[in-house]
Amino acid sequence: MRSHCYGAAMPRSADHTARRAEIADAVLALVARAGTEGVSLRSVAAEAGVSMGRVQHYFTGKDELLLHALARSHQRMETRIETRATATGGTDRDVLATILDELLGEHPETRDAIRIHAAFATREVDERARAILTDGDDEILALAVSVVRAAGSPDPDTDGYALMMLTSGLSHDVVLHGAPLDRARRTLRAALDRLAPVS
Amino acid sequence: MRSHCYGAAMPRSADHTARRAEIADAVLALVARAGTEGVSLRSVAAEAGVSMGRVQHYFTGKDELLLHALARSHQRMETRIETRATATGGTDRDVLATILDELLGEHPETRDAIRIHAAFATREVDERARAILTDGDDEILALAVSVVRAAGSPDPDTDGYALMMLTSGLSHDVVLHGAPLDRARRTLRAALDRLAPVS
DNA sequence: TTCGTTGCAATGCGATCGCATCGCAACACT
DNA sequence: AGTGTTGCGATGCGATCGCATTGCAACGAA
Repeated sequence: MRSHCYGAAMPRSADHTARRAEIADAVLALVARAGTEGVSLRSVAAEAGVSMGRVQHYFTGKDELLLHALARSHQRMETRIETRATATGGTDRDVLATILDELLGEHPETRDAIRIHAAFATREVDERARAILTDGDDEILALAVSVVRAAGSPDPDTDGYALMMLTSGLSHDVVLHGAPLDRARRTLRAALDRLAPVS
Repeated sequence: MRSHCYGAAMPRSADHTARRAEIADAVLALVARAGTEGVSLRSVAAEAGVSMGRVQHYFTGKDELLLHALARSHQRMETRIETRATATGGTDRDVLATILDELLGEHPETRDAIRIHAAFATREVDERARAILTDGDDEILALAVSVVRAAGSPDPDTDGYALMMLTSGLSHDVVLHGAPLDRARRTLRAALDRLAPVS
């Protein structure tokens, strides 16, 4: 290639990715606060402190806006989990314990992510949204299964799945019903100790 | 009392409760299909096959409409659980097993109820809605705790709570993510066998 | 400088929203 | 029969929705 543009004029450019991120964050703030119903092009623009024209410029429509925001939320949560998991290190069991604990919703951003997750889950079935929502679950499930298997579980698939589902139920209770976090954490720890006792 | 109305004319009367029920059912059908976002006075009227004026006549506003529908859904679910539980009878453990199994969402109406439940849970915090959503949970929790205590659990509160939360997580996975019901049922049964083995 | 493209604010449009209002038929009373 | 109340269909209003259109300032290439 001679150049990245052939004889065309290249006018001023903004950081496309950063702008989209700012707007998406505004969407997430709104969704975390009052579900997806409170999201409109205008409310998003107001929340982000920008004009509605800008929102329209960076997203083709409301659907893409919501989908991008969901993907962003999910990705950030995965990153946060990954970071905490690798930071603490330790055995697979320790890593699993860290991940599940993170999923309980202690961190405010995780709480928001869970709320956002739940809000999207109750919407009309969208293939792409579904894919985003369940992305990464397989890896955690596989880890849980391998941990309980290593701990000598007679039915690792079932027990690993149970750990995940228990965590899911607990996080919903904490985030959506305001259940006490310490009880959830105690409950999760007890289950983990039972299904995969420290050797 | 001479009469139930003093000198006032009593015009034609409709079955107030039944009409409200019909309309509320239309709301529930809509919510189960596409979340609370698809609910409008007009869409409800269309779903119920009645005029919008009628909807307005029986409900003072959208909020009351949604709240009544939620209460109705919740109450029907409680009734269904109660019925199945008393029908099967047996020990407390059997009753608990029946209740939790019912909560997994095999019955279509239960699936809808779970979807409706989830849809409302992600909305703005409303004191009354919150109260309706969590109504009855205490009884089931108390039952679960008593069952695991009778089974000799060292920490009945935690274990009973864990059973409920596991059930909650499983039902969400089944209803909202389309997870296989039989796996969920197997998982729940395994947990129950572990925490409260058949004597 | 000129020109062409992009970034984005502003505005308008048709649809839909929740809700208020009005009007009238149906019926229970006197 | 007359009368008043209720059930409820019909219609209109202002607000808000997603989206399309327009206009222009800013800036890079020629």
